[in-house]
Amino acid sequence: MEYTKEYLAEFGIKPSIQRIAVMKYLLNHKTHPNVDEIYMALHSTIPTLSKTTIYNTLSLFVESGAVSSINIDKRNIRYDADIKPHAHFRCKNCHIIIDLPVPNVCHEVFSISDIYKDLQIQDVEISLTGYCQHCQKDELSETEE
Amino acid sequence: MEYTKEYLAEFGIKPSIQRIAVMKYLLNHKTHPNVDEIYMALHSTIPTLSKTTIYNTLSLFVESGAVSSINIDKRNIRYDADIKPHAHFRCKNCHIIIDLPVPNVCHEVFSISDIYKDLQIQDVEISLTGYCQHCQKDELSETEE
DNA sequence: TTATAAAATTGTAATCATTACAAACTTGAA
DNA sequence: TTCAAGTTTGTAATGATTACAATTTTATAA
Ligand SMILES: [Mn+2]
Ligand SMILES: [Mn+2]
Ligand SMILES: [Zn+2]
Ligand SMILES: [Zn+2]
Repeated sequence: MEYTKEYLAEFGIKPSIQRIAVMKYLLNHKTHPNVDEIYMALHSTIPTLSKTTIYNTLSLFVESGAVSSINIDKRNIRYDADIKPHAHFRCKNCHIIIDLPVPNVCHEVFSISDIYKDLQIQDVEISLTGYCQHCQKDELSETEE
Repeated sequence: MEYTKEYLAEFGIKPSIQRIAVMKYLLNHKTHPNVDEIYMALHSTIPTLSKTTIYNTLSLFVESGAVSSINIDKRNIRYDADIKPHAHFRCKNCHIIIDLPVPNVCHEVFSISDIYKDLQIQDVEISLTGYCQHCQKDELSETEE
């Protein structure tokens, strides 16, 4: 609670019951939840909580740099309190999203290479898709999304 | 026309007026168009063309591996006839999408590294966002999406 | 404390890309 | 020609996100 408050302050975000609750949830659940999951988890303890507030709050967090948004799932935007550079893998079967380390060399490419020097790069998102270790399938039977 | 037909055949896709038109458009317009742009461009020459057909056709192309879909734009899915590995940059101001080369070492990471050996990786998408050379801005005045 | 303005939250309605679905059409083999 | 499979079409449904105005909370100054 106090920690979360200070954490928000580091990004210049004024605390409120709702903001603290959302940030705390993200810090404790590194599962890349979407808006609905956050709402479901919180509205039992804060019954007046509105889904619009979740949207507003997450937009604020992302713009402030406290949280990163992940577009790997076409259905919903997902959110991640881990703002260190890393990649994501999404299983096409069970939809789990797994954090993947990426060697620094690979990230440095975008900041150091001459090729990109005309661009003001702010965010890098690396998304992999396929099947996780529990959902492996042979190349032949490709049916589901 | 004949070339496009043969191109589709390489991916096991049966040709039809509509499919040929969509594929031809993608081969000639490497601007990462969305469904609406494709529809607008084609329905003057094929007045009976339905938007649903564009959706169906593009899904078929993506599943067959003839085209890749790009999720860099939260609003719409974009499509790319260039299926060689490369990254994309999207300008937050003018929304242009630019192709970026990525050194092979960076792509090989995902296939060679031991870290990922439990995963059956099928697709890799690398998306950068920021401001293009025409839309550069100083860090202070951050307003727009 | 009280008054007042700014900031934050809330609920409802609108938007709009995508999907679902069933009917109509096309194709090609029997 | 017949028939079934494959393809296209139009309309309706879905559902995440955004817009917006009203309400509530917070901060500040009189
Ligand atoms: Mn993550
Ligand atoms: Mn491209
Ligand atoms: Zn899985
Ligand atoms: Zn630009």
